[in-house]
Amino acid sequence: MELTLPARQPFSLPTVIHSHGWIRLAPFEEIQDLVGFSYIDQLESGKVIELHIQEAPGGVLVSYSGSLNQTDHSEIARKIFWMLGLDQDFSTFYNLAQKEPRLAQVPGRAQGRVLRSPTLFEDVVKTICTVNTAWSGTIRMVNNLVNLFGASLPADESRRAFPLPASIAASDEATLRSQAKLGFRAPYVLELSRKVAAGDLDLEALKAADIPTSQLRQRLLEIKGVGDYAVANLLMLLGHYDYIPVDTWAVKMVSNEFYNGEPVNRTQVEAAFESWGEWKGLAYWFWDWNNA
DNA sequence: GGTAGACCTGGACGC
DNA sequence: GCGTCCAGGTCTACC
Repeated sequence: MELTLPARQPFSLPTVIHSHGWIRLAPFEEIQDLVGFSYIDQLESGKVIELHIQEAPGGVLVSYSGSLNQTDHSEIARKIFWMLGLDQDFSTFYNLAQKEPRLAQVPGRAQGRVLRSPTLFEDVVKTICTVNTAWSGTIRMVNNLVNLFGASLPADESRRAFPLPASIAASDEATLRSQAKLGFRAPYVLELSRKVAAGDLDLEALKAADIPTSQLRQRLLEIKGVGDYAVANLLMLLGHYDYIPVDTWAVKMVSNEFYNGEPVNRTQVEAAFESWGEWKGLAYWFWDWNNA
């Protein structure tokens, strides 16, 4: 089956795919020949399917197989729309970016969208797995979670969807430490999964929450394991760009770019992009650091 | 409010 | 092969 979804222009699927490292985390898989990607998803009906997404005139083409009903098709469309931010409007940011040489490439490359997982739960878990570890560690942790707790694709049982909150919630801290190799993140992911599974935390409602960024930030900071860096990363994924995800890389790059290599702190990193206001996070994210 | 130390793992390095 | 050191954010206790 195929589904064509329109995207607000300008749009570039490769640009979204390479907007950050998410494409390298299971169950995403980049497909070079297709100039697109695949994603294994467990639908609300419980069915596990593989989605293939490639660019099409005016938007994207989504291909998949399986015995699906209209509810399933609608769910797939809704998820892809969210994952790729197909309706996001960056025209205001583009107008500002054109006046800054280090961001002049942004409109032409259709930069702005950041690849998302279908659920905020998945993005929060993955973000926690980026904390205090090398990228190779993040890939390993997410792979372990998918392989241990994800539902299998019927056609290929070695390939799995990202686990549902209930699946992780049914586990225990020792398993998450020893088998998923989450280390000190194990209690954070377990507590999050149990709260979401029990209905005590409705993460998905935050996607559409019409509240100020500061309030949204406060809600996300209540999640154990989510600190200043993680919350800024999650806000970016949610389409709020008022904060910069300051990690060691950001400190290094901003120090070299704006402070002559002098040591800088988080406040100084934020200050370097203060003039970008609500677009601060995007200005930092797509800044052409190599154009020195 | 600010700071120090613990948390955990893998990789780099020296022996 | 083994041991040591270091990088990577967040939490907690303490001042």
